Amino acid sequence: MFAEVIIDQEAKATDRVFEYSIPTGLNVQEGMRVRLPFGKRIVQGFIIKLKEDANFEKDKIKPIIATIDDFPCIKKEMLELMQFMAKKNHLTLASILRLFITSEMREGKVKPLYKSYYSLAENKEYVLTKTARKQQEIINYLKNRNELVSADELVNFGYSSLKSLLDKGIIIKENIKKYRQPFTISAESKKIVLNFDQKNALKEINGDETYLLHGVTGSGKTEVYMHLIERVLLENKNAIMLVPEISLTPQIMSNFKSRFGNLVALLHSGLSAGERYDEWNRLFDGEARIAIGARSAIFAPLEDLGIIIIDEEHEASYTSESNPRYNTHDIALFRARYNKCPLVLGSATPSIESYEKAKNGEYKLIELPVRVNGKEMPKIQIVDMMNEIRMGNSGIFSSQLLADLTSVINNKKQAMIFLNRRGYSSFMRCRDCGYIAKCEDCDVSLVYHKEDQRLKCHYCGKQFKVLTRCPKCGSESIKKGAVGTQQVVEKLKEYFSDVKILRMDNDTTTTKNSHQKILEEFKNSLPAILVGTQMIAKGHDFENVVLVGIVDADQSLYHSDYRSSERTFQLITQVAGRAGRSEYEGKVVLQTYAPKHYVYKFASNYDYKGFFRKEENIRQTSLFPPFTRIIRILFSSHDENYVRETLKVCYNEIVKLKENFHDAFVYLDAMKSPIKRIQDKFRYQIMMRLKMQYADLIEDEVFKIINKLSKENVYFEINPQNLS
DNA sequence: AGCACGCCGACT
DNA sequence: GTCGGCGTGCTC
Repeated sequence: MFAEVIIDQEAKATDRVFEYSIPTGLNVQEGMRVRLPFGKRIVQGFIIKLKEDANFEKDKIKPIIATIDDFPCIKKEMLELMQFMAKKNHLTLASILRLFITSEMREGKVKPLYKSYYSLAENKEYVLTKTARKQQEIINYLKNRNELVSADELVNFGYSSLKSLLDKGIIIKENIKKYRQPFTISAESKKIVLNFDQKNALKEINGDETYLLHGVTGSGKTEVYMHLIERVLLENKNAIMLVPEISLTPQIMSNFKSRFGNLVALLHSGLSAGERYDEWNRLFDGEARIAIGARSAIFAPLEDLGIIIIDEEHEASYTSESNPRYNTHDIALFRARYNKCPLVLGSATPSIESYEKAKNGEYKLIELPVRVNGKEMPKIQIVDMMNEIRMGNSGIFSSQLLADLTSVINNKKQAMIFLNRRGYSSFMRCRDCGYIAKCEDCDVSLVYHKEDQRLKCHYCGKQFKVLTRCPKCGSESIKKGAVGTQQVVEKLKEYFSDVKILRMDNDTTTTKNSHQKILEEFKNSLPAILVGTQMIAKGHDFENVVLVGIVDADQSLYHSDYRSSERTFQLITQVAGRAGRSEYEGKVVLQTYAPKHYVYKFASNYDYKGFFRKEENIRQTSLFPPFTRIIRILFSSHDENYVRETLKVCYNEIVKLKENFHDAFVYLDAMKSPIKRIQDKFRYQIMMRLKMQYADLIEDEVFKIINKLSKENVYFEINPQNLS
């Protein structure tokens, strides 16, 4: 007997199948972890296949030394999933297998909770030979930085030079552990009687299809999930439920814990390696039967799945943007089909892609059109900021918002001010007529790049001069549109000097505790105003919040992204849900420079279907997904020449492909990435848009082309969420 | 990734 | 000559 083995090591050179013989008497199964002789070393690997005969020269095949566990830690389903992902996502096999197990079970360098840092040894006398130029460079680099420098930053100096310095004791390596706090749960279970629509949803979700559960905010989707899971448990099957990381609030988790007790295993980023390992094991052993967690929980080691639920299915975080890159929906679909169980996608604002599939009959649409408490959604008032300017108010706040804020404060209530600030870049807007600079070819907003004073399109790479005068009305008052949270807080303090004003964004929530602390402080202050970004939009129920102000709604609208309208609609709907969660009637003030934009019209009426029809139409005419498929191939490496060369080789082949299938391509080009360099790695990309009827075919062909290239520096993405 | 091999410049 | 640095190639 022979075994095909994947070495648990992240490197392009070792990412292939190696064959080993199996010593008699050793009990091995597919999916087992094993110890292997590999070159001069002993490494860990995974058996992915057992077979009678080997392809490699028999006298060079070595025997497996031993098994690590006495059971296969990777189950058959996951081995098939590995092949599926390798085929679809251009990933190394080892990197896929690592997704299926916990860090405790891995070997090699990648241990997420530890990071290696280097620094100069103190008072260490040393003499270097003149030839050791690389080593001198490292020392100079460390001297300049005069702090701990991470291993990632030093890799381009070369492994052997680093090692020599370490051996001589001139530099020191430290592993720093990030400690994380597990949260505590308060258990109080209350069982809720379902309304007609909820019962209907339960009845409908009974086959092995994909169901799109479109339920308005507060329609009781979570209760439907709980009932579905209950049913699955009664059938003696298991369940996976995915939630976006930001909505994994203690409230949600304690809800499920108190309902299902120890049958729930929680997998989220806040767990320590040990805790994660424990939860993983409870699932693996069948002690826990419900896996709840963020994106990566889709790999939960459960067999006999009875249901997979993806809550807030439209969330961008379901697409992994760092390696390994994968799309959670694809994987969920694979596992649901494998287990012949339903896949439920839930959202108040489904992604256009998903709703389109529901429309085509690929997904089954189920609706929860009314709120459980029977209350109306808060009124959304659109305020025209162009009008404010005309009336001499060029500040951040409209007179309407200021008046409403004043009344909130006089009544000792609370308000939230929401800033829709995404990403690193901004667009250009005419202050007089509201004109936004757009790409001639792609109909998406151009992004202002400060370093080279250009406007760029993130889809086709076309560049334009920075505007000095508006092409529409001739005005010269052109501004970059971007207001920061800090600025908003300062202004608010001018108006309301004695009111508690808190700020929550990436800058103020560096640690987990600070997050909680700000929310706690806000909760206990009356009156108070909380200013923040997306972070404040999710899952927190503050009963005293009666007003939500959206300061510059347009900021996400004019992002260079075909999904920007969709995202803006989703965001407004979500933020609006923060106002008036209790008995007080809530209100939303939405400030915009484009009050006539269809997104605001539909969002202020909570008209998802109307929005969908309009957006669908636009995507169809401008040839964006779901009516085309975008493929982006990202090349990234420390060596710029190398990146350019690989890109060129790849691009030329795709151009040949385009000659053969001319009708398939809407667009094809190679360019620098919008962010040219990240962590000292140069980034270039090939972008293409394919007509749907050719998409699968061309994708396969493109895949064949890039498969010839190294997997280390090449990243393959389909309909990417973010083009940085 | 990690290890050996072999080339090449610098120095006893 | 010989020693150490550093690029290259291989691991079933």
